[in-house]
Amino acid sequence: MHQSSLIQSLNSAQAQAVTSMADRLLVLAGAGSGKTRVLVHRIAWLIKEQQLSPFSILAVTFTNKAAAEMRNRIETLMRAPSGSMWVGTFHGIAHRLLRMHWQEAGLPQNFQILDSDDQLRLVKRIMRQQELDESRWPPKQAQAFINSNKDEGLRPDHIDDYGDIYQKTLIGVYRQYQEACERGGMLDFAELLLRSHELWLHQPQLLAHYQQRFRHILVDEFQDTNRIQYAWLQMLAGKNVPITIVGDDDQSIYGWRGARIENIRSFGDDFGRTEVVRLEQNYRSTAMILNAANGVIANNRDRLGKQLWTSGEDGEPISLYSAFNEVDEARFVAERIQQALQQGLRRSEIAILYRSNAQSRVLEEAMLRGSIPYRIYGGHRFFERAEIKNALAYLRLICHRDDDAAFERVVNTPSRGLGDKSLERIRNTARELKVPMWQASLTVLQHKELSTKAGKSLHEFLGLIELLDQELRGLGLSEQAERVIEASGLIAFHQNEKGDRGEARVENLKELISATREFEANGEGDSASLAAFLDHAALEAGDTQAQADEDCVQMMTLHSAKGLEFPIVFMVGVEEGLFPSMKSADDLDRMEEERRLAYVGITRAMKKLFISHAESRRIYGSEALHAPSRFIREIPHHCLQEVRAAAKITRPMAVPRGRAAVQNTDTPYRLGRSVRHPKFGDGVIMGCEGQGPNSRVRVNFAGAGEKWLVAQYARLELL
DNA sequence: TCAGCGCATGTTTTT
DNA sequence: CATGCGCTGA
Repeated sequence: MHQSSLIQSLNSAQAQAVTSMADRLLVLAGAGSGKTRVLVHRIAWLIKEQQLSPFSILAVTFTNKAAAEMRNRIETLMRAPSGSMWVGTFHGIAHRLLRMHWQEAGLPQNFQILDSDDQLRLVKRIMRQQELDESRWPPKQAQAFINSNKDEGLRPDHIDDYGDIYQKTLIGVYRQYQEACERGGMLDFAELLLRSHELWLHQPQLLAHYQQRFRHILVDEFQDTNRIQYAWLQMLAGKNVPITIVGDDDQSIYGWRGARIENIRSFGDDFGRTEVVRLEQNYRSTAMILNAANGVIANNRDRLGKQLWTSGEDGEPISLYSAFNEVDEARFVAERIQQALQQGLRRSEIAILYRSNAQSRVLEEAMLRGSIPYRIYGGHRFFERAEIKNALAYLRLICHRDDDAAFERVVNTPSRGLGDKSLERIRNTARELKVPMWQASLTVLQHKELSTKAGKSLHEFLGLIELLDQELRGLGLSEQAERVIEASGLIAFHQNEKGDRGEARVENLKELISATREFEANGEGDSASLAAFLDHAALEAGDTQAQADEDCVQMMTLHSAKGLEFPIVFMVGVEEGLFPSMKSADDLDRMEEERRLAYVGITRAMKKLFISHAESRRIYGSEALHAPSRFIREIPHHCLQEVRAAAKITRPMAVPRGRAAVQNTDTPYRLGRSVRHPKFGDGVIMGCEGQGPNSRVRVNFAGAGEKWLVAQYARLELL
């Protein structure tokens, strides 16, 4: 492939970025400007034109999905496998380094990764040990304290307590937690980064080795880096390793979890003289949508500055719908989706974006009513589900007896009569002897410290694990998983759970076996081992839904929409207090992050964007009135077109007297009539709005109080 | 040990 | 409103 053919398909800014000779290159890539394309082409260019070996290239992303996509596209472009290239997430790469250099990093060879769920459990245990009052010291907060300090690169000794008892206590928890992790050979996510940073810090010869090896570093979504990731990159890049960073300060929406938008601004100061290339030509959206996005984001300060443009068509104006309440809003969305589907769009080409997950419910109901298949993103991912974690904990314990987190999780799951008292005894022994709980259990059994019943159960449990360990030797991964799930009694345990929850859980356990099979098929030799699978499960929590995608309308938060695009987008709940969130109201930095979120949302739309807000919305059980979001006002006026309700809505403030003819004659719902609703029970019609199928009735229910219902969907029965 | 009750709680999410 | 958690009683 010649250089010309490589850059042929690129615009001039893209080509400039791809072929830059600068050692420090910052590519400011606006939404939809071909960011990944540039990254991938630059890698190809480095290999083909600069004769770099794939082996000497490091490409870092934030999510596994992005890493996988990058690898795929490199292989497609270069028509060659990319196996020798290091492409991965920060955490994935840090993990890889630590596995390779566990000795230098002072880790046990079989160290385990602690996910946030396990981490919280451990923090709770430690706080209980210290007899901290959970209402005064919420474990979640302590966990956040630990993680945010680690993200900042801080160990307990580095943190100033300001003489503050609150701070002192949290530092103490951090310290104890860290000791517990060390004892059990466990690393949490932040620790992976911190450790690998310290590894290089303390082992200069290792750092030098990697600085020699990597001839180019590329980083995606740089605006999302936190302090430790920044320091890690700075250390690896040193003075001489060329580095390309790609990012968009306008799309920085993760400040609340440690991402520092400043990093992209200070890059030039810290890494050295930097060439900046702006990608502003957008290939995704209509001019109308881009103008709206530009108009909104222009209200932020301190931007590096970009103006998206397109050579494509103007497109339709953005439709703005002022809904009466959240139910009406959902009804509007469903109705417009139906229209779009009738025009031949596929469901998966349509997305509904909202600020918070709680908003999905009403929308979901509207989709159900309209029989529109949908998929909600969010919630627990596959490897995070309780039943999956239970099964994995058995596997973890089998390959690593010291894993206290796993031990705690399954010692009484399914319940085998080991209560808190017995466990407390084991924990105490473990603490006194400074040994893992497994060993403590043996001691406790030896000393016959438990009741006969509990002692017998514990003995059986230990025996089961030992037995499985024997049995699993020589078996393949999926056979191991199958055997453990069967022998553990987890299937029966979850089957007995009430509701249809249990059924789904059993399904998931079966799915886990398929996942191990797939893992076996993809990896080869040692990489398909149980230990490797456990790492995989911890580092890559999997998808939200196990089964593959039907053609569905996509529903998700604005945050999870980042990086995606859809021909039609609905942004709902665009109201003051909701979006921007009330919690960001008094802080300008956070308000600007909300605005960036609006920018992200708008730029997801390719052809058509709908924005809606509700005048009244039920939040936490009570009705709240919200003004339209400031972000709506910030959209240039000519980009917006107000939608009036399909059936003209009039607000009958009073019932007209004397002229019965004014009242809708085509609706059976007359004032004062008694009706019955399948859910709300009996009630009386108090008001009526509009005509035809979209008319709304106000019903005062005896049991449920006053409700507004859309006649078409209300399923009201006249009494 | 487990079900049932009362109470607090309630952005955004990846690894 | 709805969920999830901890605590209580059987």
